[in-house]
Amino acid sequence: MKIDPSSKADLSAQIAKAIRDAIVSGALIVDERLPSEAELSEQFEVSRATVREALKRLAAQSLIRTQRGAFGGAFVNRLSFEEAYGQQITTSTLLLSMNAVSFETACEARFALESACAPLAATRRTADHLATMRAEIFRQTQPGLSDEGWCASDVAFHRALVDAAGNPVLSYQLAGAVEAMQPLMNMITFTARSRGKIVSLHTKIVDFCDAGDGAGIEEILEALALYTRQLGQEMAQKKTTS
Amino acid sequence: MKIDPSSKADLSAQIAKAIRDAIVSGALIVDERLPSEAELSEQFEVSRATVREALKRLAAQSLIRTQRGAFGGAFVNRLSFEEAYGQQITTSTLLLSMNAVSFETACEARFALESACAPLAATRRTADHLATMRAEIFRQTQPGLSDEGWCASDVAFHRALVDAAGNPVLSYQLAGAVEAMQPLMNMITFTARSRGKIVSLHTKIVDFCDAGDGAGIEEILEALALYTRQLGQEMAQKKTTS
DNA sequence: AGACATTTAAACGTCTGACAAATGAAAATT
DNA sequence: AATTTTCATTTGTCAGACGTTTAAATGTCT
Repeated sequence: MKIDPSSKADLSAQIAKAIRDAIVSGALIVDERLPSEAELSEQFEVSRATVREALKRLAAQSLIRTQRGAFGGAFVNRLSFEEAYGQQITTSTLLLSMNAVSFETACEARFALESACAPLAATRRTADHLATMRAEIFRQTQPGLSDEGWCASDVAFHRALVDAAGNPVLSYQLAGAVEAMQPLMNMITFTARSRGKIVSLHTKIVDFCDAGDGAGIEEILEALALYTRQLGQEMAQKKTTS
Repeated sequence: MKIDPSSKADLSAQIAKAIRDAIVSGALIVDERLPSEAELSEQFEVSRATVREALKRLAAQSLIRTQRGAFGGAFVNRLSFEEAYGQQITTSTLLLSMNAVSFETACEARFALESACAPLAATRRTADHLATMRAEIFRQTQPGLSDEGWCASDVAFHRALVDAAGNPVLSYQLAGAVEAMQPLMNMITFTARSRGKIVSLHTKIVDFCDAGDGAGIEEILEALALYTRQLGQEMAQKKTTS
């Protein structure tokens, strides 16, 4: 195995790409052991340090894991949904915070995606999902709840709704959209009145979910989206006038 | 700045985490220059090689970029939508291929998400989007088109539909779902008859899009989802009997 | 003074060689 | 047979060196 010397990129980036391609194409399968760093440095004709930098790049993407000791080495990692969630959430969060995505836009995307799982959630929700949602609603009615706690509970509620659709791919895709919204939501001050209104909408959602009425859920979600956007606008106005 | 010596993780992972946290929390802002590798190795009291491995981890996540030369160094990277697309697509693709996600499940997620942008696409589509979709439909009618070419065009068509919703966050989230499906779709053999049927559905979609009829788009998408699933089942049967 | 060429220092990219620490297999011992 | 010891392998970390790139600073000429 060799590396294209005409490429302008760093050697470690080229090697990382070569190995990544081998994994994506299926030439390297899950749990397969890569050659040792010493062997790789021979094959690619670079130093061990360079190989190590390449491997760290892959480790950062959860494509490989490493083990020390005899018969250790780098192994192709089975990318779990959990790990993928995590990566997606940090990526989405940064994307939103660094690109001045408006509250409007993020809100629109989030509720559009969430509506997509409403019909599925209505038919597939289990008692577990309903219990989780009701528990979060209960938390949201506690008077002493901090703003951060409120937002966290809101995220948990909506994640339960998404998970109720029973499709791990959907859950994965939406994890980013829902969680990445939290920093933006944290900027809103939720008054007792607004909390009450949201709790009542949440209650309707879980009731429709229980009844298996997907269209009902969508309707409430739309109202919730409208109200959330309204709160966002008030926040924007307060900011400009202060 | 120092590192927790009680942690069991690698030093390079700890340092990467420390810098990543600083970026996510906003302590380091976009385009800000990090200390040089030599300075970082002093601050963290580790060797330069270890610092470099940490920086490569961050580079793999597009959190930083590096520049050589005087006044070069590592800079906090503005995560662009383009880069985020790319990461999301490789992650989604691997997730699907390594976790034995069924064609059913992937299909369901994809069409559920796509339906979510139908109403927005109907109101916001530009002449550009319509032209792209029509161009892809034309490609799909060419008799000599290979199976790979067909699938690529299919992806391009659906991406144009998603982009027509005019919400970059939605486009980003869906890029993964749509593109990650391609390897699964590639396993289906598209006969002339099935191609014809799909082209006719695509044509209806772009017509509804042109007319601003979101509900119409959703309806056709549902039919397309149904037909795609049917093709998937035929493929599965052929595989078990052969 | 202004335009162009040269020098130079800072910083990353890579290499070499070394040692420590972990780890599982094999060998030795009880 | 069970336990302990040895041992080879492999990753993790370090120190020092050299090449390459790059932009700023300096010098030179018109």
